[in-house]
Amino acid sequence: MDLSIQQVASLTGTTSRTLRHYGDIGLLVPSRIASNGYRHYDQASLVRLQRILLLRELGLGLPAIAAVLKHETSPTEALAAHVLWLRAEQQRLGRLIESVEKTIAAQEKGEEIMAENMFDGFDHTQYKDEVEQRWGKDAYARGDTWWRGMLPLEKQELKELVAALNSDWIAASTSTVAPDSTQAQELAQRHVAWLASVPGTPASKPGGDMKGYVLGLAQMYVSDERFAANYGGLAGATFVRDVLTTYAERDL
Amino acid sequence: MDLSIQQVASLTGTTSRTLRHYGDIGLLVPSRIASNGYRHYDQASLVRLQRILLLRELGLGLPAIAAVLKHETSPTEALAAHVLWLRAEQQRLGRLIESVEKTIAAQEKGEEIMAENMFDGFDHTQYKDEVEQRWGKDAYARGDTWWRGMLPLEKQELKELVAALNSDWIAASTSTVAPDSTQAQELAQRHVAWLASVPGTPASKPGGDMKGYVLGLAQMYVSDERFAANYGGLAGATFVRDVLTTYAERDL
DNA sequence: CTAAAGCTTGACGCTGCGTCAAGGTCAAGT
DNA sequence: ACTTGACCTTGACGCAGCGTCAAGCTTTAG
Repeated sequence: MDLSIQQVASLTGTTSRTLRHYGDIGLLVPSRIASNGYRHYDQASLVRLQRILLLRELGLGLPAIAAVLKHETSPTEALAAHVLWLRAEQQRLGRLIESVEKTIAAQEKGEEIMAENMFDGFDHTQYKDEVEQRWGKDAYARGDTWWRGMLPLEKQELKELVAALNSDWIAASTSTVAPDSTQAQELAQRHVAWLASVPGTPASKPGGDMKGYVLGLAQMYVSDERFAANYGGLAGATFVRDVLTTYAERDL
Repeated sequence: MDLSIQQVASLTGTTSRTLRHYGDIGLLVPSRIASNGYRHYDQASLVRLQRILLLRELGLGLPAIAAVLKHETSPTEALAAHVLWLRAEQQRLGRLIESVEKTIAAQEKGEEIMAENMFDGFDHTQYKDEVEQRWGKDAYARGDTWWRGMLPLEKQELKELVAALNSDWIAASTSTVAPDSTQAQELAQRHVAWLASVPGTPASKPGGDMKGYVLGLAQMYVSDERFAANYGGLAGATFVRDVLTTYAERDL
């Protein structure tokens, strides 16, 4: 008829702290509070608690449970909505797992296959002439010393980053993503952020014309087959150019 | 060469608040703090931030990211561990979904099929005689008036609870769960908690012999075929009895 | 009568920032 | 020179759901 907080807790497998919490938020108030402040619960409390715990085990949040108990929501309704939530979460995790595994795989073998020439394609060795011609004589020197000065681990990290970016580009260009879609524009943002992180680009210099730089670069991806090869051929490079120019015009 | 916090934020698609947070926890400290307190970042910061964001998108926690950046963990290692985590979570959600859907289904049709006779089997109508004979003359009267006094919605809720408990019992008894296993004992706990929530049971009365009550009841599940039918036949009832007696002996 | 349980309220901690609040700083326009 | 307005700063609360001390009162068993 009249149970103490501990009795209720051990009977239902929860803790007294939880019961006090439920009391605080009004989810399950004690049926009686003695003059010494002790909480006491009766059968109705236990029945209610049973329902609370049942719903909680199914993953419902306390506010949702409260709504059900207040008859503001039917149990079926609440559970159906909850299932949608759960499914969405599960799918999100699925996509995450896919991404992570792709990243791991790209890291283990892509490191040799793509990274070297991909990154090389950008700031040194074989493109020395272009770099000097387009971005000034000292651009190559700066980029090169920067690259040489990096620790091997840092190099690897950058390669991984570029590899990830690149594979995302290819994935996007071979799917039906529009150049001005949010997804594509986010890729452009990442790409530009990466460019900005490379010393020698105009991004960070006081009056640096990052917009012109990106526009020129985007065009080069298409006209230079060596770059185009990195983005899945001419079609891919064209896609990259369109996305980048859209981004540059709108956000730079 | 020297970017403001906002420039970095918009370049990488995060917010200045995030960057300040990363500074606070030491994940990404500004390369320079001017005399006016303004934070400034350089290329190295951007490179580091790129990696942080890449790993964050894959779902890694900030401490894990910090470990990778400090070279305490290799990226591959961290990602591999993370994938395990993700898989476990995904499976947990899968089990949750299953449970919730089972509950919904049981609620929609089980409500008519099982609940009525299941709950009726316990405290009134057809078992009037037994109840009076075993637990005293007034037990039946109390239980019956209590049950009749409940609102329809409350009745339904209790039925659902009992239905869930019952299906778990059957699931456990038809699998290879040992009577003294944690899983089975938790079922017993729920069962006893439910019993205690029914008025007229000795659980809450000052000197109530809950242990004896449960032991007698457990035996009845086996000897009375009407109860046994609720738990999947004699085999199920035997399992229920064993679990309950184990629980009563140990915890009551 | 004392020690051991059991009870109370109060408050921090955890994850990763979002979101005010209150107030300096700086470049541009009047 | 003065006012906007944009951008910057350091706090500090909020969220979900309790776990986990802490300090102190009450009841019970020995």
